[in-house]
This record gives sequence, C-alpha cells and structure tokens, in this order.
Amino acid sequence: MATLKYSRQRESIKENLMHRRDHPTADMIYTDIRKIYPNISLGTVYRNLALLSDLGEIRKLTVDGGADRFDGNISPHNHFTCRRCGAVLDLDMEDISRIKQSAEQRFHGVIESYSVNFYGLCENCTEKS
Amino acid sequence: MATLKYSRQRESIKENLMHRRDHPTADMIYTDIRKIYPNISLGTVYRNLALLSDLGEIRKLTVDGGADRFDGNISPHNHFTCRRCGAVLDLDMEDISRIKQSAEQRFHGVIESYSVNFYGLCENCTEKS
DNA sequence: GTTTTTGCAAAGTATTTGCAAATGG
DNA sequence: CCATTTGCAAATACTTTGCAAAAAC
Repeated sequence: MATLKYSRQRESIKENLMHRRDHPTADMIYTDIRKIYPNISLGTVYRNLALLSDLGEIRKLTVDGGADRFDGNISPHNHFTCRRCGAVLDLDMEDISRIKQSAEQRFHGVIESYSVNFYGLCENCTEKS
Repeated sequence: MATLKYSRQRESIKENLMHRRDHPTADMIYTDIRKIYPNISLGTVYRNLALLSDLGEIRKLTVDGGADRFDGNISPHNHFTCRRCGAVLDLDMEDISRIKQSAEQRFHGVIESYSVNFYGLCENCTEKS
C-alpha cells in the first residue's frame, strides 16, 4: 500500500529546494538542512530526494561530471553547466519541445522524456578567463 | 610536455569502441579487451577512455542512472536510453543543432557544447510491456 | 498498535590515483 | 636512457541499504 506519511525532514528538503535556484547536490541540501535538523542523515536526504523525484514534485538532473543535482522547478526548462566553476544554471530560451516529435519520427519505441544540457563557461568564468 | 606515446592497450580500446554500436561502459570494454590482453587493468581502461575523450577521438556519454557510456562515433548525433533494459541507442533524427543558437541568444557566457538524451522504452521493451 | 520514516553505519557502485615496473621513442 | 604507460591496489566520490528506534496516523 505504501501510504505516504508526513515527515518534517521531507517537508524541509522540499522547502529548501523551492527556495533556491542553484540546483544543489544531495550533499549541499544536507549541509543546509542540518542547520534546522542537526541530526538529519545524508541517507534520509537521498531517500527523500528520490521519493520526491518519483512523485514528480522535484526534478533530478544528471549532468556531466560529479553528483546529481536537484531542481524544485518542475516546469519544462533546460540547463547550462559551467565547466570551470561547476555551476548549473537555468537557461532562458525558446521552447524546443518539438525535438521530441522529431526524435519520435523514425524511432520504434516510446519516448517518454528528454533532457538537454548545455556546457561551456558561465558569465562569471568568462570574465575571469 | 606530455608527448603521447603509443600503447597497444589504448589502440585496442579505441579499436573496440570503433567496432561496436552499443555505447559500452568502461567495464564492458574492460571485459572485452581482457580477451586480447588478459592482464589489462580496469584503471588503464578508465585512463585511456579519459585520454581519448580529451583528445576528441571518442565521446563520453553521461546518462541518467549508472555508469558513463562511451561512443566511438564522434559525429554529432543524439541518444536514447531505455529505462527498462538500459540500452543506449543512436537516434536517427533531423539536425537540431539550432538549439545551440537558441540557447546562446539570451545567455551571458560561452556555450561550447550540448547533449540531448531521450528516455523511454526501446522497441524490444515496448513489445514485452 | 501498525506502518512509515529516521539515523546510523556498513555496503555497494563507479571512478581516480600513487607507485614501482614495463614499455616506447 | 628518459618519458610515458601499465598493473595493481588502495583511495575516493557518490549513493543505496539493513536494521532497530522514533514518529506519524
């Protein structure tokens, strides 16, 4: 049955994710939440991130190099990862969802989702080049 | 100066990658190469894959869930990953490289590359649903 | 009271690295 | 010879998991 029960840890994790725009790793969230719940464990953070992601309440981002990132913004949008500082940023760009239809055209199977990641140097790191 | 020296292990790894279309993980390549060089170590496989990837002779693919994949085909193309069997397939689809310009339009930084991954069920797994 | 969630620690993957020996040029 | 590469093993990074206690309902 797996009825879902409330937990303040989970609530706090979601809350944390909703109020930041930096696409943190599980560990970054853990560090942050510990200021409120000093006894929370990293395992609990991972468990709840997986659960929230399965529920579709948050989004998990797999980017090149390093740990997975998490995003409280589930509306369709794409990301940029800076190869120098590692920052993961939202990209403000026109809708490209037609690439899904484009991929489906000659594909024999079911395409359920897709993810687009851009890489390069962010504004900050470009200046410091 | 880091002058590049020949190594049959590296040659064999590249050769292996060039003759398969299944986007293997480092470990899959390791298993295969050991039939030819039984003493090769997994570390050597990882080192050479990283080197070849840095040289631009092969491509490293980071996909959701699990180990990185490697592709001997460096011409621009996109991939599909099956959530059931884990297979990573090439997608035969129209050119979508304009999404890069689209992303650059309002972005203050440098976009050097991008990767597009589609997810769902492959033909085989769709039938068995 | 029963079920879910937690904290802790240990285990499980995936990948990298230090070092002495082997190989390449 | 000198520089690079290798094999091996240990180390690291990230994530999952077993279990008894705590919290939710």
